[in-house]
Amino acid sequence: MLYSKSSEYAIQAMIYLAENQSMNRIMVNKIAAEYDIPVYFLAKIVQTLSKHHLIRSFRGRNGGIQLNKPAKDIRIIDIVYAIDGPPPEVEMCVIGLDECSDSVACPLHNNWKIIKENIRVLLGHENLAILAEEVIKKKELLAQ
Amino acid sequence: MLYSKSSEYAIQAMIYLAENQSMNRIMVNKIAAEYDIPVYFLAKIVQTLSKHHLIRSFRGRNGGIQLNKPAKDIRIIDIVYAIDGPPPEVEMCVIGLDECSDSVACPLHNNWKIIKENIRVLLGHENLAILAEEVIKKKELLAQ
DNA sequence: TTTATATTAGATATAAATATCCTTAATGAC
DNA sequence: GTCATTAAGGATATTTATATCTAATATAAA
Repeated sequence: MLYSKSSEYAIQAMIYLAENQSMNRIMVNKIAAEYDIPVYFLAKIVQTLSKHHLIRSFRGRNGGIQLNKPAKDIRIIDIVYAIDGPPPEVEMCVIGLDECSDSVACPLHNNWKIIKENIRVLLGHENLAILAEEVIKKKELLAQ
Repeated sequence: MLYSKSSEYAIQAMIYLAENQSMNRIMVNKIAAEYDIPVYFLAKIVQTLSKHHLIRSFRGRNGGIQLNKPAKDIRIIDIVYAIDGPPPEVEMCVIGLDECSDSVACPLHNNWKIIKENIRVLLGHENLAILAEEVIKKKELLAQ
């Protein structure tokens, strides 16, 4: 809904990295097993994340991946744009009409614009440090 | 983003019907040409709309389709649910975690819940009568 | 230097959404 | 009744996203 399944996998992997920053390299294998993501598929996604400099990867024995910058400097939206690509320059009309713009708006245009802005803020506001922390808290709560 | 391409086509067709209620039957062909929708594809979509009693269809000469109830009683959300199916009983976690619920929420859960509610309201609030009216106004504005 | 182990990269497979084709059935006009 | 016309329905094609497989490359440890 908000993003593709690939992006969802990417977010999961990135949160996992943020959660486990104490170990400096983590194997793609491990993450895939942890979240039940198809390994080879995650491997591809990880390559893309690496190309976008969101993570660094190391081959060979003791290899693995790690965040390429502090968790607090990585936002969900960065991950989504890296995987799904950035949003189109010219937003499509929600009901598919030609010539829909701010000045000549379709009936849903302005409402939808607000919602899109909300989504953008939501995804742009949360950073991996906060997310990881909250996920850890949540897991502790469930473990009780 | 909000709904599938099929749903978008369906919405376009339904708005067209609402705009042109004076003529009582309209050919699928005509709508497809108007909105540049693949004819055969729209034909399938129209069948689904018919099964969900949103429109009525008539075969043979002078055949075509028409709204099955007053435009003001048809909401965008009705169309989307008819085509894409209703939303899942149990909402998936946005970041794909297990055991994400209102009581044990993931970091994005509550924010996303609000946005989803906004979308639901947006799509549930607007009815075809209002939409058609506004589209007509918009077209007049563009025609000047 | 050899070996085991990770990621990388390219090719291929599967599934789902979108699109097309063709035949059948219904219906009004003649 | 015949014919033209319009939607219905079944089969197939294409595209995109998701998933899998295999070989190559890099690297640390033995």
